[in-house]
Amino acid sequence: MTRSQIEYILALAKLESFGKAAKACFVTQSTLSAMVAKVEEQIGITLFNRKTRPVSLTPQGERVVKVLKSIYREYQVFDEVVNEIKGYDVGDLSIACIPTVAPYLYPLILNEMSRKHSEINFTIHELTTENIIEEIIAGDIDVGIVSIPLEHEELKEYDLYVEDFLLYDCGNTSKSSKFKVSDIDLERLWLMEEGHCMRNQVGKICELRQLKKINGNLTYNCGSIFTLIEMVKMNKGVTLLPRLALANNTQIQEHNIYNILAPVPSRKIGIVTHKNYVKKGMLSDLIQIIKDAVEGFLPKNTSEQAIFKPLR
Amino acid sequence: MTRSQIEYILALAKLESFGKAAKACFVTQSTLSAMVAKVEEQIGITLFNRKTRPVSLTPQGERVVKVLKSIYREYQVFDEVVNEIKGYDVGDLSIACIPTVAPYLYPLILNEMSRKHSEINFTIHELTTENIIEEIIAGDIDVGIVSIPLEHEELKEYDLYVEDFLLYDCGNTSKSSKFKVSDIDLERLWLMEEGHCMRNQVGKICELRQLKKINGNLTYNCGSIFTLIEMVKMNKGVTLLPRLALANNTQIQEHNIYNILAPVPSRKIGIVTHKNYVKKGMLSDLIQIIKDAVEGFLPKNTSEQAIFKPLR
DNA sequence: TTCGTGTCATCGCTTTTTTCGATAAAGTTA
DNA sequence: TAACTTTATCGAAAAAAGCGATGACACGAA
Repeated sequence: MTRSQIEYILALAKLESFGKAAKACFVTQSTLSAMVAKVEEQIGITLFNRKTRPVSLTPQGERVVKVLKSIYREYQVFDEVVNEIKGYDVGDLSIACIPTVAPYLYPLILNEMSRKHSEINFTIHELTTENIIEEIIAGDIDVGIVSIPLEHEELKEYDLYVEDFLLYDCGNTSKSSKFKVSDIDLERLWLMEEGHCMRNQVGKICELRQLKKINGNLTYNCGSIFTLIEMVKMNKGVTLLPRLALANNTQIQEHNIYNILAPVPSRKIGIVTHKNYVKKGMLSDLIQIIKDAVEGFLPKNTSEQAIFKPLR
Repeated sequence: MTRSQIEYILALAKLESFGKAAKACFVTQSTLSAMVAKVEEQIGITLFNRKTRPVSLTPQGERVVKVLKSIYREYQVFDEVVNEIKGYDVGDLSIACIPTVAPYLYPLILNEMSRKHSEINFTIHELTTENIIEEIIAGDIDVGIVSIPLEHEELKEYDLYVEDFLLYDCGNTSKSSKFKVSDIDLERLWLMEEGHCMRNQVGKICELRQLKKINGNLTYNCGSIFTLIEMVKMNKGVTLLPRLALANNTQIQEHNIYNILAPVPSRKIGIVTHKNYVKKGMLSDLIQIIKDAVEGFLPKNTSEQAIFKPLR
């Protein structure tokens, strides 16, 4: 059982096609077919069902592939360690971030990351929490930036910062500048569309009182936070915006931003990786860069305020 | 980097000799030498210092070997899973147990284990906690039965049972049959010799009052619990014996055994394995067999009494 | 049914890798 | 220095991995 054989099997399990897997592994289809067959023969277990279209894993194959993934991961660790010993700072790093954080966080950190690690190929994604979890487990993404805690079995979480929400009300008629969560007019509340954790966060904050209304005919689901802001602006609506959305942002009319009185709603943003992840050096560096980058934009001491767990 | 190359390097790191490592891997010395050299060349890191006698790991080698051990472990998991899928119940299982538990526990479980898993080769050891930890980390022993908690970074613990201590006093002159720990006559107290965790357990129980006395000229260190019992008997001494020592034991004169009033001193016995250990099926089976075996011998509800952490 | 098409398996051959035995080189001990 | 032990190297042989071409098979369209 060689490392390449493991890679062939994992590629086949993922791509569900001998041809595609072969291409991905830079060998011919015949080689990959022969190698997979050879492993199956050696261990005496049929891993793939070739009669289905596309090719599928047998139940036994599922179990074996799971273990092979672990071996593969350890090999990756090995590569990392070798590179680290040799003082290299090379390889790939793919980062995914939820859409309500990405547009405000990425600009703050990407330049510094790419400058500090000029030999690393960074790949940036903007995905929902759900997709980030999937991709991390599949091994396609190294680190995710999401609202924590997720408390997922296969993942490991690292704190980044606590971000408070501000009230963005473009139809405020009262002269008061002090608002409580309970003052929010649910009739004019706008939310991100389903699948975005901020929908759940904001939904939860305003919840409890009358959750049904949120899905009522007055709410429109926005696919991006920019759209959300625009919709609120145009319709004299109201929503909660995370603090970082305010930084360096010309889209938002500042006079429509209101602080919320305690308990200030907030969310905790953190990094998640696979529990066996090991680009430790890179990870701790990334964490530090993010912490430094957001420091000036966030109020102090928000850490112990109400924190909402995303539902998805 | 093949699996065998990893095995060669690990063998060499362990045996510190190309010849011995080659023998252990069932290849010639030239093959092993060439393969190790080849890996070193491929990764561009010198792993071994050949000028020292015996051969030693370079600092970089230490780091690499650590990772290779992880890969090797995962390969072992792979083997396990393959065997499990194929319904085999084969392989080896080496169990180590502390000396104050071994003579009473092993007889209760070994027959059943070997009967249930007739194709497994069991190896039994009697070692101190310290040695068990070392051997588990080295990978030479699969499971250890010790007094827990150890809270060791590399190990994982599983509860087995809580065992209370009884007073064994061969020179009791008072007519009372009710004793408290504080009644123990330190002048006549006998302990296991250094290195046995029961020395620390019993020492701790009687401690605090006058720890110095324990190492005074009236205490003699016994290397086995049988010797300890004999010495106490012969010298009208006193000691604490774990409950299981009483079961099926003709050595102890029962009229010299006294219950101790609450708080009843006790120790928690558990299984420890390497944190990445995976003969899961075998392990859970072993745990169940042990729990069943000792159940009749132990009093109920001792679980939440004073538990003493072994110092070594 | 039959034909085409896409997909995987198989065959013979080449290249690469692993292993061996023998021997050279290096290091250690007496 | 000689004798001995240990590791490195060499050429040959055996094993394994890879390739291209072709065969086998399933599936849908004619």
